[in-house]
Amino acid sequence: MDLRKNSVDYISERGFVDFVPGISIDCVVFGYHQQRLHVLLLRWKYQELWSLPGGFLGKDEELEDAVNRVLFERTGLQDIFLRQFRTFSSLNRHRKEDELREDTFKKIFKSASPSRLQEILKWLSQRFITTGFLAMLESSRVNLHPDPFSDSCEWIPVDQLPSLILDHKNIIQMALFQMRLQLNYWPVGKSLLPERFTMMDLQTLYEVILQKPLDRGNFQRKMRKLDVLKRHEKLMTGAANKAPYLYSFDEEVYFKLLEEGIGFS
Amino acid sequence: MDLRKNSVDYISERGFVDFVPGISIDCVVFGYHQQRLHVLLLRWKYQELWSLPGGFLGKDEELEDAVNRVLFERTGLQDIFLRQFRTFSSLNRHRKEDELREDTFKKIFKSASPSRLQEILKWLSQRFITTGFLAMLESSRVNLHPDPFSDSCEWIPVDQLPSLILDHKNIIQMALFQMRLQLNYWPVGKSLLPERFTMMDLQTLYEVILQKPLDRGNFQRKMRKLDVLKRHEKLMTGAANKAPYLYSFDEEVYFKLLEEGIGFS
DNA sequence: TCAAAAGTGTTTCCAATACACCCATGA
DNA sequence: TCATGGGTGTATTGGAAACACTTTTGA
Repeated sequence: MDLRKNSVDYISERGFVDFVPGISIDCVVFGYHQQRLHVLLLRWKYQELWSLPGGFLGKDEELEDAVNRVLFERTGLQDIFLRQFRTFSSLNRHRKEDELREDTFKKIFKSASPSRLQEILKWLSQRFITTGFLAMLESSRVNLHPDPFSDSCEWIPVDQLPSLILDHKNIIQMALFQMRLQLNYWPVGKSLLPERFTMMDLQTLYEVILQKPLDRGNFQRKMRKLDVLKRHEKLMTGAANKAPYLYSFDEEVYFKLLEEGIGFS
Repeated sequence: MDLRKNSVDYISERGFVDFVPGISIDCVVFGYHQQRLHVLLLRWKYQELWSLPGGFLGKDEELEDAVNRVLFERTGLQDIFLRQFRTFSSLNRHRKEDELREDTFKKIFKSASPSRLQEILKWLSQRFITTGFLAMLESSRVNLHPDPFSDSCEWIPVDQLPSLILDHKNIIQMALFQMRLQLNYWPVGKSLLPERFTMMDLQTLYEVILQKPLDRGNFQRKMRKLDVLKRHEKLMTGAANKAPYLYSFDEEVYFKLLEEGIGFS
């Protein structure tokens, strides 16, 4: 689908004719830095509200295409490893009066004709069934771009979520749950860490996701026995202690292992 | 939602005004008997085609409500343990010319007016996004009833699937995959076996699902150590061998265990 | 008394865990 | 040489797996 069809100008002129009514997608994109798990959120224009990156389903698209399009718009990345985790259809998930204000949309689509504006408002207030997708990205690879409704796109720590529209907070909770459940079948290390990393980096990542401490020695032995890590030169940190090795993943082995599941309980 | 709204007469008269366009649900219901895994399928009227029990989403329903409604219509059961496992949005999943014939629908809705019939045909040929749900039922508890499009509702062995409409074969494959993945968090024993069963019954069930043999002694010890089975009287089969005990689940313990996952690799 | 299947016991192996020990690094 | 954190070694435990032994049943 033509990316332009999702711009303010295009929608102001043509409305949402290119999209399937009633169906949307939302992306829960996790990132990891400063030893914390973050989620990608968009800040609304004109209101102190946030939402997940998401969008509508193009008439010529499948859900996965729509997600790839949206994530490409937000991050500049393609071929992101992602998986749908649940479809949300709650009857009371649509927009509430006290939440997103009509005049916010009026300001955003200020160039639209009055009748077009009515159509846009009607579209945005209809009932949507949304499918949630889960992705993980190493945040340094990402160039963030807000969408037509937002004025910024930021990484927010998952334990410091701001006010979110609709049921987006719930969607994030479900995504977290799924991530922990699917941890053994997901390339978390490859997705969330930079190309080269120390064993401690990998361990704290797992600790953050699992929310429990792991034994250092055992973690190291387990990882090394999987035969999935390539060891490189040492990282001289300047600290007064032994320098850790840098590692990277042997991708081929990694993805083969993931089919069986890399186990942590 | 009023169950009557899904009948031939009602639809012939009023069409699909009570349903959300473009959205449907499909149920993959597994059953277990004669030491084989079965799936519940509907045989189409006037054509040698089968499909999964499914339906459309009522305007006043959530997806889960729609599934419960459909399954109640087909089986007479309520409060079935079920879970959504995936939403399907493929662009080429909608009806193909060489598959379901228009005259089949004409025969089914023979009492509809010409204009109503056109509307029905248009509805049925639109693009649908469908969400697949997974359920398991002990087949002896079930009273089967076909839907408006079908003339029978039957248990079919999963390894002998007939010609299925759309992408329903694919949906079943995905459900099977999910079932194996979620096995440890799902009350398979409780759902698929009768109230009382022998240890061998339980073991072969697991073997059928996992598609691999398990050691008899180890299986027995493992199950008993979980402390989830109540042992009852022996079952006298009349065969010239030791009579097996009958067991039943301690439901409270069972569902508590499932939260953590009952483990088989 | 025999065959067949159920129930229980035994042994081995390996992974998970806990923790101890040595090593490298820069102050 | 000392504190600090990285890497490796070791002992223990418990479950998984393989398989042997005993018990029950009806012919």
